[in-house]
Amino acid sequence: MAKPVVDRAGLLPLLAEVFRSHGYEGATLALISQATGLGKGSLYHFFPGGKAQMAADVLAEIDGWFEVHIFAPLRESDDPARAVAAMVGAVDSYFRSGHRMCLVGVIALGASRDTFAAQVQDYFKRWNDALALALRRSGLSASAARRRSTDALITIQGALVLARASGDSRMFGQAMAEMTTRLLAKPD
Amino acid sequence: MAKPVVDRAGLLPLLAEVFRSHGYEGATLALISQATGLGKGSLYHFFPGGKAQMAADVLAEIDGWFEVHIFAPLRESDDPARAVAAMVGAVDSYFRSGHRMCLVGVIALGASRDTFAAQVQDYFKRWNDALALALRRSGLSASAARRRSTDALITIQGALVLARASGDSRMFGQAMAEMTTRLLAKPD
DNA sequence: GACTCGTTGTACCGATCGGTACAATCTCGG
DNA sequence: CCGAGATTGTACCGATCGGTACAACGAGTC
Repeated sequence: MAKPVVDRAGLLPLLAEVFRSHGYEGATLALISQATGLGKGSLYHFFPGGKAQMAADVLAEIDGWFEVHIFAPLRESDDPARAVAAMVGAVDSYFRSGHRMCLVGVIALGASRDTFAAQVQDYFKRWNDALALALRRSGLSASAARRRSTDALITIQGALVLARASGDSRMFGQAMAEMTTRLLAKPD
Repeated sequence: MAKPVVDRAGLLPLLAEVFRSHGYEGATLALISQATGLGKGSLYHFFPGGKAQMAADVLAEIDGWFEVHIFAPLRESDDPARAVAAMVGAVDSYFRSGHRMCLVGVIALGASRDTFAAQVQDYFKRWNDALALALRRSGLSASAARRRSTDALITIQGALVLARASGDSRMFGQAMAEMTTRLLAKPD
């Protein structure tokens, strides 16, 4: 059992970056091979399902990361304000203050959206549910919590799109700050 | 000079839909040929620059539409509140209440983003400038106007992404309503 | 009816796509 | 040091990619 440079788990982040910056269609096996330093033989050894499995596994890993670092804390925290602040911090750090794209969003907009629709939908639903739960615990009504929670997810995705499109990542931080204010404002 | 079914101008909307729903990479010439009913011969007759020119021309046409129906009214209206309301109405109608994707955003996230970066950047900048100008005229400071304007564009793009990803276009209308409230709120 | 010129379909091009086959290589338990 | 099984690179597959060449077709003009 050799672990020359990377094992299967260490492969996923590399794949993720390729998909992030080229999209599912744009991420050719040649590109993936180059980014990982692995030939097709190795790639198909680790991912017998080919490109689709690579993307699915990457999405699953991302989902797992968010579950541990964002969803679960939101659900379990007994201090909603702190949980929200922690989420914003984690999000800003994960997306490198707007320089990094959201792979789930990229996939959702790409041509391959149907293939991964279930995973994408689940990701956003669990995030929305977890955040809404935290907001409810902070005293908001169910509907207000849901409204603010959805607004937050919209802001995050939109800020990533606009930051990328405008080539100006500063607006991401600004948007995160305003979003936090809105999330933690008194019930209206 | 025969105009069998469509002329060059009538072609652009058809192309736009193909790019919208498949992305730039996913929009193969076979798909385009099928959607337009035109063979490659005709396609390359109208667009000697090939796929890249098709996309660039489509982006230009979209830009033109927004210039006439959204940017110019924002700049020229003497009633900012009405102008903003008109913008929201036009946006909701253009994006079919969240069912239709924003091609500029799709391009911005795709692998071909660099090819069209200038057009994409210009589109959002002109929109942002026009909206900020309208908001300034309604009494907001320059910085507050810019902040709200950027927030609005972020909300529109984010709502489109999330509506598509969640398969729930209702949240688009909801987001537009909240965005309008925020845009027209008293200076804070 | 010949000429022109815009328009069209089709055959074809080399390159590259995702994927498969397989033999060579490596690592480790025994 | 030797087999077993994991891991690797490379050659190759048919399909499809974007793009080109070109001959045929169409409708007007004279």
